[in-house]
Amino acid sequence: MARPLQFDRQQALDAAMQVFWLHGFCSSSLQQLLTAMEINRGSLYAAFGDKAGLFKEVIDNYQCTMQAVVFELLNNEDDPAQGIRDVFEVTLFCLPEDAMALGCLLVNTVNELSSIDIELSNLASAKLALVEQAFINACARAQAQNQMSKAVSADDAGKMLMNTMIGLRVQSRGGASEAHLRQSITPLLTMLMPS
Amino acid sequence: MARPLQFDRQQALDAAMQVFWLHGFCSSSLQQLLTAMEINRGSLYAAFGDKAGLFKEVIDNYQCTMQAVVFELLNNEDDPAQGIRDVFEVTLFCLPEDAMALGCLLVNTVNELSSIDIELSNLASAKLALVEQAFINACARAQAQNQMSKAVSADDAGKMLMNTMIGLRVQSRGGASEAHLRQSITPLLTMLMPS
DNA sequence: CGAGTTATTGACCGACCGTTCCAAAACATA
DNA sequence: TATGTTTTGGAACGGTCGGTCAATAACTCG
Repeated sequence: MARPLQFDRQQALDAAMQVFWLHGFCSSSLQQLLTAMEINRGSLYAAFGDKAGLFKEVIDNYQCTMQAVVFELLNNEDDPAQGIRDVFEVTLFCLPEDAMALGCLLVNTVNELSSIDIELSNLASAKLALVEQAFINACARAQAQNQMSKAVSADDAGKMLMNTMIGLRVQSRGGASEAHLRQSITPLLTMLMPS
Repeated sequence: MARPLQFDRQQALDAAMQVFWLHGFCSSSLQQLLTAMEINRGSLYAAFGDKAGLFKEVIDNYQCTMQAVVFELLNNEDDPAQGIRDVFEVTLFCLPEDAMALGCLLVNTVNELSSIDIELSNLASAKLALVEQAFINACARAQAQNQMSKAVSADDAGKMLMNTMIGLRVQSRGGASEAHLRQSITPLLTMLMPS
């Protein structure tokens, strides 16, 4: 018994994500967001509270769309080592694509906001921690199936892979070529999991 | 035959560096910079042109002070493998220190400005490339002295170490503990250079 | 001491920031 | 069709942004 929303919430979130992903939180102005989302000020504040509120939903949305792919690959039960390789391979393969050269939204957020907005920064950190845990679990399974050297604990190996992935995404945002990035990671994967 | 500068340029640059390091370029306001540098607007614009000009000098200053340590360690001729280990060790050791938990100013800059100010971003990228080359050179020397596995080319090994270092600095800015970071890198170093 | 030159100081500028607010519009229900 | 409720659209808010400018102060040199 009231006027219904005139815009698609998911579509608006996707548009906002693109803007935040490109410019970061602070450097994305409301004007840019409103233009991209094709709504106006009143609607945004009614629907999302404020700029930070919108950003939180964007982060959640990022997890549901982008990160979900990573989790699925890393949870490969039959061939955990291949799952790990796939995550890196997909990242490199998708590099020429539109948004992939923008780095990881979560990594970018931690970097930008760790000294500015602890709440938002921690929100992103928490999501990243889930990825690290997924890496560790995948390593444990790979070791159990004798696919991965046991010279290193699964915990260490997982953290090492996570650290490598972070470096990868940062360098991709910096404009590094696929070939360059491949050099940065292939040796590690082959040392850890001789195929 | 004119009024001399009333402030120490180097001291002012150091102060500005702290501000930029903490908040990033965009989120460092002129007011914050002026307060930290203990000068006023006119003096800043007379001495550095504008905010971007100041930032460029800060980047140069960063290279001369912070990066110089890295270069010196990596150029260890007698024991190149130890030089590589030292770079990581020093980074971890200095973590509790004031500024080290802020990540690497150059990495932060590339991340923040790659989609906002290409000139400043490229400036930082260029300086980072020098570090990567220093890593590669150190790897070549380590291999020549049979300190490092030759299963991986010096080029690949150097890029891998650089990627790992970038991840390390990003995670340190995100608040990761020294123990956590040590887990992320020690395995790689021991695999590459069994001591 | 006086003239010339440069640094300092702080008021001031227009533009843009995120946010608020309210009248008008669009729907569901009665 | 009339009423109640929520969204929409956009004007307006105070604050802050980076940058400019002219008057003043501090110095050197003749």
